[in-house]
Amino acid sequence: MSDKTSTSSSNNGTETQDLRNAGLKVTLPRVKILEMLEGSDNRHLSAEDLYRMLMESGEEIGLATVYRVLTQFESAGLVVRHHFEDGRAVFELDAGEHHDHMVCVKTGEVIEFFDEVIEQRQREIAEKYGWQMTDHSLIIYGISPAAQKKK
Amino acid sequence: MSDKTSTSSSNNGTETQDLRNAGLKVTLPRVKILEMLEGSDNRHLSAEDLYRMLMESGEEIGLATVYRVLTQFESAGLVVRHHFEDGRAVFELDAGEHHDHMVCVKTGEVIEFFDEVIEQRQREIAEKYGWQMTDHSLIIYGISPAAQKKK
DNA sequence: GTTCATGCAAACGGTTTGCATGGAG
DNA sequence: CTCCATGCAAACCGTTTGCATGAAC
Repeated sequence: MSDKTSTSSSNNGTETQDLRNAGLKVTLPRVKILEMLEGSDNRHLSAEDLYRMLMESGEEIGLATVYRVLTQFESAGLVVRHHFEDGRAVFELDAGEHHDHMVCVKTGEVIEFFDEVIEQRQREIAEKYGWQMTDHSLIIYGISPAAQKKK
Repeated sequence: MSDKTSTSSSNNGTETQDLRNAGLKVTLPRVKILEMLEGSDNRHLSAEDLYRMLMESGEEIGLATVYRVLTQFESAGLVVRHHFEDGRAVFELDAGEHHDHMVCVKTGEVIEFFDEVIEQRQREIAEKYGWQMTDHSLIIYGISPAAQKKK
């Protein structure tokens, strides 16, 4: 259909554009990290996860850089940072639409959900107490179907 | 009314009993920390908060002990541990009834609320996905009325 | 007296920062 | 050529742990 050059790498420049749009200089670490975030089947990755993935794919990128880049991505709105109970932070691409999380206490598995009733209630509660809501975080902890089977 | 010896300290043994009930040996650090938790007007205290308060009241208790005692209290169900977004953990006496939190992003102020509609919805969501809910955490971040005025 | 709890300091894990080098524009 | 971004190692901060002493029972 198209005569567009198709490189062996799946990366053909969308990341580059995303970075430009975000007002960030296009550098190798930033492109690679964005690729990993977009390419991974696991939407929720920690800095160490990304670092490991980068090492494995043969990149020479320092852990400190991973943290710095993720922080920049967060400020630029490309990525959202979450703190689950285990202490470490995980990052996910900001797809724009808000959602909450359900985290498996056995496997670490994470799924997303959205419930308008809960969203609405939260707004009402903040208002009722005179608070200006800026954000919220709802995490349901439990045992996923997969983990229940394993037991 | 009673001829019970009244010591100058406000502690007249309820903590001692609470500890015994929880199956914990009655030691000075444990009693003191329980006192602080019960006596403070701020229901949500970090380990460092407690440590500082203890130092100020002239106790010789190590920070490590504060952590150890709080962890024991948590296991004993005397206390609940929460992780807010800033990384550090806060502890509050477990009054038994569940509630969620609203945290001020300016002042760190914390208030509690409970909403049955949200509770119910959460149960339904977990069930819908086949998850066995073990716990959940809902935190609304915002600007408290007090903080709004200050600005 | 025996056991468990404590204090201290050192270890820890995730994250941040200072500094000299290197790459993007 | 000028800056900003990077790598490395050291610093950081909240929390945990090993070990010898001390307190509870």
